[in-house]
Amino acid sequence: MLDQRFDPAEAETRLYKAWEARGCFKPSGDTSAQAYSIVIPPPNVTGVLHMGHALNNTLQDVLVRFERMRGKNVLWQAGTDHAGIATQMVVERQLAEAGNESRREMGRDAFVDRVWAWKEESGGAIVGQLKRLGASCDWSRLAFTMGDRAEPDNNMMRAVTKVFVELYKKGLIYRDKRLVNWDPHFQTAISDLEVDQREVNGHYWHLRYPLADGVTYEHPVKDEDGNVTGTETRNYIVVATSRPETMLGDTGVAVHPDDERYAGLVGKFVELPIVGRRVPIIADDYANPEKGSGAVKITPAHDFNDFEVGKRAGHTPLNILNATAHIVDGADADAAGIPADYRGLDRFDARKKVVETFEALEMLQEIENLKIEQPFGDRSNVVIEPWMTDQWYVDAKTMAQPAIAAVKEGKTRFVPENWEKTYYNWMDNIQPWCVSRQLWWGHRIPAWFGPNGSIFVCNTEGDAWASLLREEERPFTQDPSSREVTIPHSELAWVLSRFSPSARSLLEENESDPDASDPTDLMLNSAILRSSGRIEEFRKEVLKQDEDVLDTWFSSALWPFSTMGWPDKTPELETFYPTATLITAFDIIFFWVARMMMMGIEFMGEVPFKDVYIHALVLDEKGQKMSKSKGNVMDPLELVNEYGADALRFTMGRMAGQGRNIRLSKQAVESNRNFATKLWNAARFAEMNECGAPGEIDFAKVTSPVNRWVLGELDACEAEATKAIEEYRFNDAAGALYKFIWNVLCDWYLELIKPLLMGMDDTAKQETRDVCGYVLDETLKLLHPFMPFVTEELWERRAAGRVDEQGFLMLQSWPQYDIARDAGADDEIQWVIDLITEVRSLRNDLGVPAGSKIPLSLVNAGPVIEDRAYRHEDILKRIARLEDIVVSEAVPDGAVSTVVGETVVALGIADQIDVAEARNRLDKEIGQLDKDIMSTEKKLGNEAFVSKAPPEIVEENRERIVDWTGRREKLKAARKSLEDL
RNA sequence: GGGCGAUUAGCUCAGUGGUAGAGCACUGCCUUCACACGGCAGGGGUCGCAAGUUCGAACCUUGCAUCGCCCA
Repeated sequence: MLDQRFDPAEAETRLYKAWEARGCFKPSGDTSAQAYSIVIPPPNVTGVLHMGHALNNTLQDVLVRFERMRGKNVLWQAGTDHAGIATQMVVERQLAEAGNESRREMGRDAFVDRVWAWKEESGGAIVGQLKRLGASCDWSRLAFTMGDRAEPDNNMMRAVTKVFVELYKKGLIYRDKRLVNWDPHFQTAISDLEVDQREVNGHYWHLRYPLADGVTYEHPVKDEDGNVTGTETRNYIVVATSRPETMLGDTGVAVHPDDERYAGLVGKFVELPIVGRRVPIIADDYANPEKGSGAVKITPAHDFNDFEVGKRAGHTPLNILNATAHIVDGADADAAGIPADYRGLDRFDARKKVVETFEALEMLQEIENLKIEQPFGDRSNVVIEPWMTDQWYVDAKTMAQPAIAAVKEGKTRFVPENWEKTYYNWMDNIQPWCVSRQLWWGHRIPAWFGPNGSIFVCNTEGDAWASLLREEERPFTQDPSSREVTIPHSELAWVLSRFSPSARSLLEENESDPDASDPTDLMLNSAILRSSGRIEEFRKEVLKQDEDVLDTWFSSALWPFSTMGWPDKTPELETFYPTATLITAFDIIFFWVARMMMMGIEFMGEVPFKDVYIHALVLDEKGQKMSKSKGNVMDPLELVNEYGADALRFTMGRMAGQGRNIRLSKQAVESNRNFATKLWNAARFAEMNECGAPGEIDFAKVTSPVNRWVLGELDACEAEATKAIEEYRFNDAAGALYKFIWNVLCDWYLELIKPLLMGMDDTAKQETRDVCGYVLDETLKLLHPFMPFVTEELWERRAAGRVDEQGFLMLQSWPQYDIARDAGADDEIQWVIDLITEVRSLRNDLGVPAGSKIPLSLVNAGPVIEDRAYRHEDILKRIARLEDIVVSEAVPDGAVSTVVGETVVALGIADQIDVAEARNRLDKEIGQLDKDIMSTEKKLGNEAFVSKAPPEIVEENRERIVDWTGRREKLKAARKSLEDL
């Protein structure tokens, strides 16, 4: 006997383990079946499951379970990404909390060891959380963007290196010195996408820059209304800035070429306070006459716009900040003329000091308070500085072209379609992608810096050495598989003595000639160098690998093929690339979707996925983004614990309408938990009534109308759910299932069959038990993708031992029926439902006591209706609480009548009710019919409508009038019979 | 400033040209032999505003208003 309720806490873990143990999540391997694959958007290895993940993975799991049941060979590729900054941050914080030595104190190798150790131990907790949700990923193929440390030659590592090297060879990756978004906290460059532009309360400081050489000009003076009333003589020019400290690096002041106020000043100079630098006033369109004073200071080394202006004016940028956003010291400071008391100051202290100095000089004209857009690091939350550095860039503009074309040509389709626009918009305006990061946790950039500024971008260090030696025309041998290079001792001495300063000075100390080339001398040099035991150190001076690592998204961009074994030619790649669908949120279109498109097309020659389904964001119930600072974060695992994974999943599914955000509330989850209970109790009812698991049903042999009807309804539900899932209308699929299970199966079918199950007709009873059991089992299949746990549990519990014989529900075939709906049965059951509903409504409205049984007469109903009434007498009496059902020629005395279909139905309740209320009720309905009939008649009286509207619509309206008029007449008669009471 | 989207019942949302819908909440009745995490019945909307197209507009067009998101 089933308990009264499903216990998710007990069942979910048990069922999940059983599925996993039996390998249910792996591809079937059936090569004759259609392949279907999805790659998981890899969560951060540091991540914890949030609502976005819960939605994202629920939808993927629905698709994957659905397609698996449809017999496809399904791979849901699992994995996590290494999340460079985030992970490094986590481990650094741990070190600090434990009072251990810092990352820099412990050194790179030790730190990276530490991160790996952390990853092995506690990284990827999110995998366990995804399992709680029921995600049926193939965990045996769990991938990681950094590969497997125990296997240094793993394909994930090789893939990244190969892509970098090949793009470099094609000129699609290059090194460049330009302004980057610099994160002073992590001391790394970050990409545009990792910068959050936030509106904050800020200031514009209006600074007066003294004009050099005694120059003055007439500046217009305005009154309160903005009218120019005269001019004043100024020996300064005013510039407004939100970052006063950058004035230390100014190289000029720009005004608009058409700005008459300053026309005479172009070509003159200002003398910068503090640094005492003389910089020119230039004309440039960038200056906006409407904004501030119309004159703008130019700091090319610390502002993206100023950089361009400076370039046009031929200014050399002056760097005034170091990597930690302190004012520079040393040579840079000398070049910029920075006074000693500014050197080494934090940028915000420097700002304060600059402002104070201007104030003291009486050169601070005004402080304006206003909202300004300020860039913040999305991980560090510190203000980002534009900073000039050498970085590696991907030529995204070139790579974007085929990626744009692929969508235009329909090779990849966005669902909903309008996300295409976002994609195009981004792709059309794409900027060079800065892929290097000054971090330690990540894929080391496969580039080696050699002598005289040479750079070798190679798959291995051996290849880099080979390239160098080849360039220098020195002999060597290289192992074809390991790529390791063997260099003769004398040749190594030749190279080291020329390119390693340390080797050179060692030789000089030993009074040997570093520039020797005679074989005997080289042997001697070699002996000296080797005996020092510092060969490795010397070699590293000659060829030094780039210290930097790649942006995490660089490796994520390869995800759809790297996870399948690329660059090796694997069966998985052959079978499962390109993937069917990518499911993700819109905020990742730029970061990830676009980049996968580029890389997939470049290296696989084919788009990585056919469909991209963009789902909603999950917001709180007020429509606010969930965030820790707002304190409105809902934890999916808490909801799973409280209501079960099925409830959360079904809530997500029901709310996942295309193009809509999801406002999640606890209440919604609760109501879907109740839905699971409802289903559970339907099964409990079946169990009590010995409705077993017949397996198959021959529709043609089913005789009872109610059974024929419910099979037709099941068929319709299946058709709708199937189509909806195929079209990514998850909410429609879930809605159809909800409606069928609750409003058809439970509300009506199970009620209607009670008399049959308790009756004496054994044939009908057996048929009903079979159909009921069958429909329930089929329902479990249909609901399984959304609610895997409760359905799987019922599958087993409804027929003991079934799993051993037939396997898990999750591996059953998706239903597809071939049932011709029986219109006669449908009409009949609909009539029963209508009659019951009408009687209930009347009883309620007129206040007939719930318990009292009343007589019902069918007035002049005709043989068909009488027949129906007879057939369903038991159920009618039971649900409508009728004493008996009789056929009569007229409305009996003391009866209140109404109309069901075309039949007048009379209830013998006049003695129990308020007759006035009964009249009132009828008047109300007759009044409504009057109104409806009149407006429809008016419509039909309209010449234009009749001639122009489609004939079937006109006909529909005519039929409506006939129906309504007939009904109205009968209601009027009923009303009349109440007159006499 | 550019782009995208939203505006329908108290709340959350379906509904893309032909009689305005669901869930939740609310009201009343019911501890009826699957389920009170339940059953039955009911109240509640001039579909943001205005103009236009059309025989007919929640739906198409234009404008406006308000809100949200993305990008600069």
